[in-house]
Amino acid sequence: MQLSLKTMENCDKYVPQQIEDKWYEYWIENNFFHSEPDEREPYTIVIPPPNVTGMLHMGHMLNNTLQDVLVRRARMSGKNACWVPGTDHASIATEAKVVARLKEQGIDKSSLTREEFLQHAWQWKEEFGGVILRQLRKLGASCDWERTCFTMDDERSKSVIKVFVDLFNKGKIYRGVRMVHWDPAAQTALSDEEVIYRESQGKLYYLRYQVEGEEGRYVIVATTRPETILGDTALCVNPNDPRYADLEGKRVIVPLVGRSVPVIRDEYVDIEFGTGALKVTPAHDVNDYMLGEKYGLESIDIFNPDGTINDRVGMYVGMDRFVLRDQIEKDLAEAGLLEKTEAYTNNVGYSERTNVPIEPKLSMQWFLRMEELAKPALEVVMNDSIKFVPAKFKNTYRHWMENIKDWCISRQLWWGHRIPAYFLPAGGYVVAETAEEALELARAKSGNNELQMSDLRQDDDVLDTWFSSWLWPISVFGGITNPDNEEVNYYYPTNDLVTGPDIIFFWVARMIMAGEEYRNEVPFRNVYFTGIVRDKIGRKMSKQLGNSPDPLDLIATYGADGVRAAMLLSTSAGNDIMFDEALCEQGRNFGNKIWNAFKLIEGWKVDEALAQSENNRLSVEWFDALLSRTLAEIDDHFEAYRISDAMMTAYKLFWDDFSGWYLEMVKPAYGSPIDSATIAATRTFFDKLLRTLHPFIPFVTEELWQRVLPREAGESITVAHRAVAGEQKPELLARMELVQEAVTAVRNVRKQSNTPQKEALELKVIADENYPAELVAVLTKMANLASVTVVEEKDPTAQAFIVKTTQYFVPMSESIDVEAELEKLAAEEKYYEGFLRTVMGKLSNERFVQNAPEAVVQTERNKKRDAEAKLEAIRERMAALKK
RNA sequence: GGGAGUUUAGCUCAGUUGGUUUAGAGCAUCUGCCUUACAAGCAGAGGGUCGGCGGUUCGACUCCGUCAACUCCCACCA
Repeated sequence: MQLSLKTMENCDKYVPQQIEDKWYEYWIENNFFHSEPDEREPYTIVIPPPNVTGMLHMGHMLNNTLQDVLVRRARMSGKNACWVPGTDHASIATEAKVVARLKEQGIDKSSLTREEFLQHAWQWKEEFGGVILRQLRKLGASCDWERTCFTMDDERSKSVIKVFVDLFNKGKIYRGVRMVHWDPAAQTALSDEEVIYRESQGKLYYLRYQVEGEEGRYVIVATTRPETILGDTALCVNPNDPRYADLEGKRVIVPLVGRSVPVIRDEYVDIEFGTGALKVTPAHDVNDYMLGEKYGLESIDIFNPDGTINDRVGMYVGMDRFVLRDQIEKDLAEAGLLEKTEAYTNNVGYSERTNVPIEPKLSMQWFLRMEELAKPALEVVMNDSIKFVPAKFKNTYRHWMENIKDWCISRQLWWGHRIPAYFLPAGGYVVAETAEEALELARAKSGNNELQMSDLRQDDDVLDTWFSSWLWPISVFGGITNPDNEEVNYYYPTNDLVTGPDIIFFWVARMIMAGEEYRNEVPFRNVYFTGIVRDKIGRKMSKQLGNSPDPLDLIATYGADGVRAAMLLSTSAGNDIMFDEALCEQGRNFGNKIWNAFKLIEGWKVDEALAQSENNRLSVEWFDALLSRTLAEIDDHFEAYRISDAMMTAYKLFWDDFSGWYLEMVKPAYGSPIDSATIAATRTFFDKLLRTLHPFIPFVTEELWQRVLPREAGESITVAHRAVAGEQKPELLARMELVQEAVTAVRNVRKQSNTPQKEALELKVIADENYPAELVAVLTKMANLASVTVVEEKDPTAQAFIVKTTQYFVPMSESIDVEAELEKLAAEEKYYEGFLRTVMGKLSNERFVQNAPEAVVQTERNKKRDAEAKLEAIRERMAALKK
């Protein structure tokens, strides 16, 4: 077969991989995603910065697809759209990775100086940092890459330090010894939010504490952590517990350790639990710490930072805490000091980052006072100055904000923003943005002008990663270091934030606090919470389970458009999404559908001299109205952040209404040309549809948009204006629905009678007000009819159907199956009888007619009228058949 | 232990202040089609006592109560 070049081009298949990279490059070359302040209304999103060393996973895909949809739509709405990308230094996670890599190379972190370690870390960052941002380009993310930020770059670091100093000077930051969550793997303190509690199987150990001076008398104590007896400094019972009433003022001997400790009495102890006696280890349990404070008990810290035993007690030195637990069990048993053990399930806190059990530990840390910061931040969410989508997260937010605790902001790590506190040789410290300023302050404070820089020692700790993230919406525009600059004044507050509910406290709440504190203004107007991406049987996607597909593989297989469509089709705000690879296939198929529809109209020959047929004129008028109505629906969906619904509405508009109906309506017979008015209208529709779909599936829409109408060089759908709704013509739309029903009914007749699609049929109709006579040209074409005849009499020998109240007849050469037909009609009759009964039930109820709004009553009357007419038609038909 | 949420077709979900909903969509299923845009498709069809029970109402998928199952968040009694 000979194919012209043109035809070959048109016959090509939809291969997303062949077009996607090309257009992304085009967009970048033309700088379409770059934004500068101008007179247009700004639309701003800051990306939730992914970990700098992270790899793209399905959660990112969902999150960033949503952001891209919002940004692209805003851009096409004529706004100055700015999506700021960037990465987070993720101090614990990154440091852990660097330590692990060094270990592989045989280097121990402790053998390095801080500077040497940081060199390795930065090298790692240069090597792997930004991989994730490159991956985002594959997805089609329309970020303003020129604005890429890093939470530890110069500007962001300055912002963090400035804010720390400022809060310190305002008295909101303090330093103190507190019980904190200690991560023995990362060897750092954690904030409350970084601890995840999980049920775990353990044992309850019953230990025997001998009462001092009373040979043979023991108090039994139940504990889950027998190894902490090394740090026991008291035994506590409830003063109302008669069993231990005589222990007042006595002392007991800690088993194995042999230490004599006092018996104290406090109502904190639950009489019901265990034996009603509690061992008190102030250094290693939050509640024991409280008791220790209250009764002035000694606090014996028995652990090294890595969770091994130190030499404080002189026993089991260097042994790991879990190894020790087993060892102690054995030793206790041998010494006859273990009464019994029983299986016990309790909640153990794990480090979010390193996944090891955390250790409560007493240590010196920096804290930020939260109460004052929380007040305005709570207010703006409760009064909807910031809208949460879905709103149910307002509850969660309020609960946390009303019970907020001070934020432990120091971390015993090297990778991060080093706390700008400088210790003086003679004790005390100063806080300043630079070492020079610190020296000045130190001289003033100490009254010693001879003090040198080398005399000062900067705090070794760095700040919690979130202490930089909370400034993100401000700091990316330089709004901390230079609060009155043009950029921040223009872009801030940002519009939408898209993030997961898991970081509502870590990040969202704190950004709101920072916004109020440093801009006196919310950081964003709307927060769209995504769900967790799960696999199709509901398991959370994770590396360990291996149930998480590699997003880049998916993109390679289905195209970015296909994967984006899959994410969008399955998501509603706040709900977890059940991801099934089949959805990518559906997304890819959609691209294919659009591609082929384009191929169809490209193949049409145009005859300029041909007048527009009545059928085509009506079809164009109808689709124009339908497009308007659907665009309005899509607008509503976006308004309410129902992105998935917006996508599905556009999907059906293209697939069903445009391809299934409109194109079939105007499609010329094989070999025949189309008139110029209709092809022009069709191309215009296509253009509008592409613009509507572009935010969801940017690549294929750009490819075809460039081809559907003549374009100038440098034009792009990314910066085209989106299609807006025009006149809707509800009357016309309703009438066409009658045609569509009739067409479907004729097709059904064909199917049941095995009549080939090609064979034109005759149609008779008893015309009433529900017969769309003015659209008969469309009906004729779509149902492939030879003729449509208006008749007065029923045709009992024909296949018949009823649309609303209009009776249609299709005379068939073969006789119809009367029995089957009657059965079908009887079923229909039954349905409408039931329907009518409920309607009549309402209408014959006086209280309904009196109380219900007039419009509702009228609706019921209409339903009654239509149902009666329908029933009459059905019964007439049945009677005719029975003759 | 406290709080929030979910429960509608085989699956994933809509259903907006109770009234054109004896309930809709997509996917899946079944049947018939390789009809020259698309089999990554076309045409048609089937499928739900809206978790159970009770109540309010002229009227309940929608409001209230209760029970059940599941999910999440917070607290962290050794």
